Amino acid sequence: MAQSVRQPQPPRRDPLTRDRVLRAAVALADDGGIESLSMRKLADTLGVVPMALYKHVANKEELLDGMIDGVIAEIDPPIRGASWKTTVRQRILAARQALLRHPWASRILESRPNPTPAQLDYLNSMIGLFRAGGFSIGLAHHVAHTMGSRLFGFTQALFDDSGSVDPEALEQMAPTYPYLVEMATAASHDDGSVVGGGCDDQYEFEFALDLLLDGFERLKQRQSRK
Amino acid sequence: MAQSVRQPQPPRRDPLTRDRVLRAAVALADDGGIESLSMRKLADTLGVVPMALYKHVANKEELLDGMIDGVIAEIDPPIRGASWKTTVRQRILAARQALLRHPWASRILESRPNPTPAQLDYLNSMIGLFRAGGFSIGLAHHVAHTMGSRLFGFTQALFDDSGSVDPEALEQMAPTYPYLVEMATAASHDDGSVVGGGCDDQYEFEFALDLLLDGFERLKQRQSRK
DNA sequence: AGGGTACGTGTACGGCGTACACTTTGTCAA
DNA sequence: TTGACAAAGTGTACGCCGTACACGTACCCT
Repeated sequence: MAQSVRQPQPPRRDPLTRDRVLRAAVALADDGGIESLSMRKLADTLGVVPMALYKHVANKEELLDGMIDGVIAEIDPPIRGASWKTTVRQRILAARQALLRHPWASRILESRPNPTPAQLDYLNSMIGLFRAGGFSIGLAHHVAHTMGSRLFGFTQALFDDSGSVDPEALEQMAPTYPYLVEMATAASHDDGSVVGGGCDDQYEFEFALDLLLDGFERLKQRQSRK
Repeated sequence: MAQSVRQPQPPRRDPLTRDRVLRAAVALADDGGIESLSMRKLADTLGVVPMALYKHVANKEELLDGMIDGVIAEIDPPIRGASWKTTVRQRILAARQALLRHPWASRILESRPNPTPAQLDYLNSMIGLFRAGGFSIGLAHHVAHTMGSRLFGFTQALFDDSGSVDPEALEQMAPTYPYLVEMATAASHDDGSVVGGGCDDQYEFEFALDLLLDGFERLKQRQSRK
């Protein structure tokens, strides 16, 4: 009798796996923001006691690394048979899409002390694209640095919230930040009628991307010429 | 008698001020990293009980904003009478120096949800430089975005630790990350003899900066021509 | 039958940010 | 001189966090 009872019992919910844990963590961070991701809440959503997680990830740091790797895995692989420029362009835009889907990801990414294999893979393949496109090692190196550097440091937030600029607030700011206000109003007028709207981030990103890619191309030509 | 005793008593250490708090916080973060900055430790170093801090800053968030503003205040003001390109170049390099002095700053900066007045000032004056240099509003806008965008997202860490690359480890990585290894070894050979050393970050940064500035200049010329 | 292994649990600890009520100190008017 | 008031610092306490460690429980293989 005891033998006939095989599966029934308490349905014994399917066991945790590292993958289930990572997925749940990403989902939790996606809605609610990264600061609402704690081991305890994560365990809750998985219907499990906090310490159970530690059978699948070493600690929270490793959890974060795993989440990042998941995001990187979402980046489409390079297309084949196109020019270096097209391929790099597509790759970068794909990476951007992945990071936009998980707004917490870039911040975590930048706070991680050492890169995971997935990150190394991505960078390696990116450099491979340039090498295959005819860039010298040295130039590929410069180019990689250029793509990784941000000149301002603190700018993004300003453009992020451009979706809703209160014209009244703008007027109040005008004496103190004339250029910012000028820019904000100009951007609003550009894209149609509504004062909200702000500027098109995707367009701006591609603008920057193309400016750099063109710069790279010029450098490459100079390189082969000499 | 009781009257004659004015200052002596317990020397009554000079009182906390918002400024002293911020300074101590920056110092604590500078050596020890940002993660070792807690309200409690900060209070300790000031010889005070944790809650005393809250008489001078509203909460930890505001403390961080205040620290950031301190860093921004360290950025040299724009030089006068030079071309837009020279001025912008100097300003950006000055900002970089300030951020390098406080390695925690860029991460905090990027995690802050809304910009402080000091940040707005900085950005406003930067855009002013472009406007004064003859850039149209629209172009200044594009340029600002370009300077604020980072194409890779996750690259910096790779170059940071380039100070000490173990050649043996490099050899081991070669099959998996051929391009990275190729680049690392090439960079090491470049700058003299030692395999350590890695690449010159300052040089790479200026390379990227100049590439962009040249790109901006070309855009500006095209703008005036049409 | 029994022992090993993988998985989940329970309890506990030290650290964190900070609310709230308090004492202490310095200032100034009466 | 006094006494009221504000500003500065204190003490206690709460709820959150990550996670060490010892323990149960379910399954597999001999």
